[in-house]
Amino acid sequence: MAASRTDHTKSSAALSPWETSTIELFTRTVNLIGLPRSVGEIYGLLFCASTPQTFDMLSERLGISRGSVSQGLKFLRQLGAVKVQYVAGSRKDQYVPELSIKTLVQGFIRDQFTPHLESGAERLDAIEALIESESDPALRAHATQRINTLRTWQGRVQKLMPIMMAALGGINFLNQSSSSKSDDAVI
Amino acid sequence: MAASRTDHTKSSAALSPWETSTIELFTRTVNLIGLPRSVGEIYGLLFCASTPQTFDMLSERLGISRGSVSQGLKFLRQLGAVKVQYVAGSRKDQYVPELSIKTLVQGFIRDQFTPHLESGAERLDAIEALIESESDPALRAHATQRINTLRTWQGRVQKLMPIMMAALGGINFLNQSSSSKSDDAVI
DNA sequence: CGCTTTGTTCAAAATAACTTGAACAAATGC
DNA sequence: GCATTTGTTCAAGTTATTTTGAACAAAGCG
Repeated sequence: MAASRTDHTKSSAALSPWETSTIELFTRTVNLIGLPRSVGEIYGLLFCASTPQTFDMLSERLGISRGSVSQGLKFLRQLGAVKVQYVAGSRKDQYVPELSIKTLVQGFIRDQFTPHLESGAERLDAIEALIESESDPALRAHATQRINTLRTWQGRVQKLMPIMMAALGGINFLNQSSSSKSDDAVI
Repeated sequence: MAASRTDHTKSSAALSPWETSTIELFTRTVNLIGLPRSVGEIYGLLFCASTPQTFDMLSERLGISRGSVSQGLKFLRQLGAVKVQYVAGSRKDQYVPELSIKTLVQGFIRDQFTPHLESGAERLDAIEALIESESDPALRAHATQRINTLRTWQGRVQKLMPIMMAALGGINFLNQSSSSKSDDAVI
């Protein structure tokens, strides 16, 4: 027996066309920043939904395994990209998306970049120590210069972070009005 | 016959410890931004080297195939991360690294992000068209609101780019002196 | 020209990343 | 407590990406 087009057979409301397209936009975007497709699908569906969604809905409507939903939600919660709504009547958790791009980017940078920046600083120290054992003075000088370049880069990137946050936070460096029509994204 | 420690058997000068560590730092970094290991190795070796390197040197010193070197260099040239030096006496091309982080980031954004931002704008238009065919007015209003949120995000990210470039370019928003000791990175 | 050197392309092999699903834990209701 | 519902973990399977190397083009040299 073939499933009907809008498949009501399991209370797993099918995705409407705009939802499908929007979710695809999200899967492309998260792929671009090195995240798995399933994370984009989950966030995308929550982003589209007009009501909080449960674990089951995500798995069924997206057609992905419970394992993927669990891991994807764990990641997104950690990032601060989805929030859990504890609902009185229900035992199931309900999930809603974070809509502030500032919060999203901040979480991403905090979890995915900052740790690498920090370990990078340690690695630079370790490399500097290795340079000491270079016998040729000219090569040693060159190596030191290169490590200094890396330190400069590191400093620049670190200074970049607060600037990005400020810019995303809606501070208008270039004083043009921001959002046009009705949109529900908070800063 | 075992190769001697510093392997002079093929003019493929072995990597010194600091070079090995620095190259590893680069492979980790490029991996973080979704680029293949070989690209990090190639750029890393050029970054460390005190003289321009040839195609062969890259393949031999890194121990990777000529195919990988060709593809990696193609990518890095495209980005503007390595430059070719046409040398008088030699038929071989010689490669040197771009040391300005501003140029590096700019090339990366230009090639890897901007195209997606642009196609994203088109996709939003297509989604907006799909929303028209939603029959329920309440759902249609909700969907429109969400697409407006996406447009706001898109605008914010687009405004971010020039700000990042300015910040990387050494403009001191927070007026602290930038590089400490001798380093050869130009803006 | 023909030969050699230099670099590119691309299909197949190797590797890395993601997803699945079954076994497991945690918590609620009866 | 016991059964049921809800969610997590992780080894194995699947898919996607990267690397390899052999065949191919391009260009300088004699």
